[in-house]
Amino acid sequence: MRLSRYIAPTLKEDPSDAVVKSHKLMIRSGLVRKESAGMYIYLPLGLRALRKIMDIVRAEMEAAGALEFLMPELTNAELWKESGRWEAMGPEMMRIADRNGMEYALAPTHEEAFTSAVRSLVASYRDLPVTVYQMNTKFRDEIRPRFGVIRSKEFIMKDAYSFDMDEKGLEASYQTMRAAYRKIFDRCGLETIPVEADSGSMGGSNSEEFMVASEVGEEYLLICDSCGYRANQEKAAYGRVKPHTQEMLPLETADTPSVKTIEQLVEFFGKPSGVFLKSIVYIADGSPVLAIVPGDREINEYKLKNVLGAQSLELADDKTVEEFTGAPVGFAGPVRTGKVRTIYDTSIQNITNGITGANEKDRHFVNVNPGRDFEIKNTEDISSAVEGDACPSCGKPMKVKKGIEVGHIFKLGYKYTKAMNVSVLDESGKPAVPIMGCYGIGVNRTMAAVIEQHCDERGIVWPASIAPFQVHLVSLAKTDEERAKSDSVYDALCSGGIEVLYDDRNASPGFKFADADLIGLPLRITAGKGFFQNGTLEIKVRRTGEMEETEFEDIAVKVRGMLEQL
RNA sequence: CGGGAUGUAGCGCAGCCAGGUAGCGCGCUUCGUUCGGGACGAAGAAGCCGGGAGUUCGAAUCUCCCCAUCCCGACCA
Repeated sequence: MRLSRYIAPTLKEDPSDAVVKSHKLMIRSGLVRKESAGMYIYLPLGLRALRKIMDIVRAEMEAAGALEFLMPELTNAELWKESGRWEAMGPEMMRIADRNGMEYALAPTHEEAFTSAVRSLVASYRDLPVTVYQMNTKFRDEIRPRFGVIRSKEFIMKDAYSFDMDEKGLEASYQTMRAAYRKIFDRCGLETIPVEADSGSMGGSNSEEFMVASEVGEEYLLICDSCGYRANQEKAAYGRVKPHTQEMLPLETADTPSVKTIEQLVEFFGKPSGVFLKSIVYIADGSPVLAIVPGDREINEYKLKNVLGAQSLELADDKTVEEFTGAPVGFAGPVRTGKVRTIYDTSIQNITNGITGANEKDRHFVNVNPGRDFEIKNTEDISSAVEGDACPSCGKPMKVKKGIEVGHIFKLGYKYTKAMNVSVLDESGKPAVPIMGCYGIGVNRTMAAVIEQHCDERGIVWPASIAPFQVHLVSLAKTDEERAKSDSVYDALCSGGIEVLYDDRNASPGFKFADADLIGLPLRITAGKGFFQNGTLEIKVRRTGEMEETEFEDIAVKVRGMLEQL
C-alpha cells in the first residue's frame, strides 16, 4: 500500500483527551479516531490490526472445534424476558422499539440469543457437545467510558458458548477453551495472567479472567508469588489473622457526638481502624441486611452478594438506615439489635475489645467482644483481600497488581438452559437439560492491551503476528529514476507475498523515519543512497533497533525469514 | 448520578480577569531551495470563539440556561 494514497493521519502531538499511552498512540499513529465518547472509528491501519487479531481468534476457535455464527445485534425483548434479564440487566442495556412498539435490546451479550438458537438446532445427545461462537459488536451503556477503546460503549467481542450433557463434559469444553485462550493471547504477543474471578451478572460458578498487567488496568489482582494463587479482588480469599489474646474488658458506652466515619472514630478514640466494627446496612432483593467488617477492611459487595444469594444488592439510603437501626447513619452496630439479619466477616471473630455503633444517635459501644456482647453466627468472607494479606492456599503474603481484563471464561451451569427450557433427548430417550459454558474475548481491548505492552517513547512496536503491515518501506528517492528503483523493491516485496506499507511520499527522511517508528511495523526497509548507487537496502528491526544491509535480490525471501524470527 | 476542569482553524494552544469584531505553533495549498532522523524561505486557504437567551452602542470576553468532552468519585456510614 502506497502511503501517498493511504489515510494514516499521524500526529506529532498527543491528543488532549487521551491519558493512557495506548490511547494516545492509537490516535497519533492513525489507527483510530474518536467519533464521540466511547465510540471509535477504525481507520484502515487500525482495522488491519484488528482483523489480524480476529483472524488469530478465529483460527484458534476453529482449531478447538467451535462453530462460527453471526447473531443479530437487535435482540428481541422476549428472549430477555425468558431468562429474566430484561429487568435484571438494568440501564447498561440499550433498549429500542420498532414502529410497531416491539421492544429490542442492542445486544450487550448473547447468552439468550445463542441459547435460543441452539435450542432450536439441537435435539439429541448425539448433537452435543457443541461450542458455538461469533465475533460481533456488543453495546453497553457504560457509566463511564474511558481509556480509548479499553472501555467503550460499542466494541467487538468474540463470544463462545458451550453446551454439554453433563458437568464432566462442561469441564472438558471449558479446558479446551482455556487452552485456546492461552494460545490466542500468546500468538498476539500478549502476556496474560489467568486469575480466579467472580462470574458477575452472567451467572454461574467457576470463572477465570485473562488479565494483562498494566498500570491503567481497572481490575485489582491478588497474586501469590510463592504458590501461584491468582485472583481478582472481587473474588480473592485471604488467610485470616489469629485471634487476639487480650483480656476482655467490660462493655461500656461512649458519647460520640457527630463522630460517624471510621476516619473520625480513629481520631476520636485514638485507636487503629482495625478495632472498629464497621456496620453497613444493605438492601438485598428488597430486604435490609446488616454487614459487619473490621474498620480497616472494605466490604466486598461481590462476595456479600454471593453469600446472600441475592439478585440485587445496594446500600440502604439514609432514611432506611434510620428506620432499620433506630439511629442516624453512622451509629449502626451489631450489639442489641434484636432480630436483624446480620452477616459478619470472618475476621470479626479476631476483634477483642472493639468499638461499634450503639444504634443510638451520638453513641458508640466500647470493649465490644464477639460472642459475649452479641451472638456471632453467619460468619462469612465478605471483605476484600488487600496487599500483604495471607495467601489462602499457602499463607505467604500476597501482592496486588492492576490488570486489564481481555478475556473471561466461565462455567454458566444450567442458568440459561433451564430458564429457557432447552432440552435434548439423552441415550435412554428421556429429556435432559444441557449445561453451558461461556467464553469471551474483548477484541478491541486486546489490541489496546498489546499496544500498552508493546511500545516505547517513539511509538508502537507491533508484534509481527498482528502488525497492520509486515514491512514499512521507506523510499528516499529524489529523481524519477530513483523512484522507479524504489517501486521495484515495493513490487518485489508485494509479489513475494509480503504486506508492505510503502512510504513513497515526497517528505524529508527524518519525517518518514519518525512516522515509521510511530506506526511501528516490525521491519523497516530503507531505499536510500546505498541502494540507488550500489543496490544495497537497509533493514531495521523496530523492536531491537538492529540494522543490516542486504542485496535487492531475493528481498522477499530474506524478509520472510526475518519475520519468522520475530 | 455527585464533584472538578475544559470547549477558540484539521491538531495542540494563547486571548477572556480589566468588552471594541481573533492570534500563535503544527498541519494544509502554491512556488523555490533542501533531503539518512520530524528542513528553510516566500506567498496563501481555512474559524456563526460548543449552542441558546440576556446585559450592552458593541460580547470569544460579562450573566443565565443547555450541550459536549475529559478527570476524580459513586455511597464502605
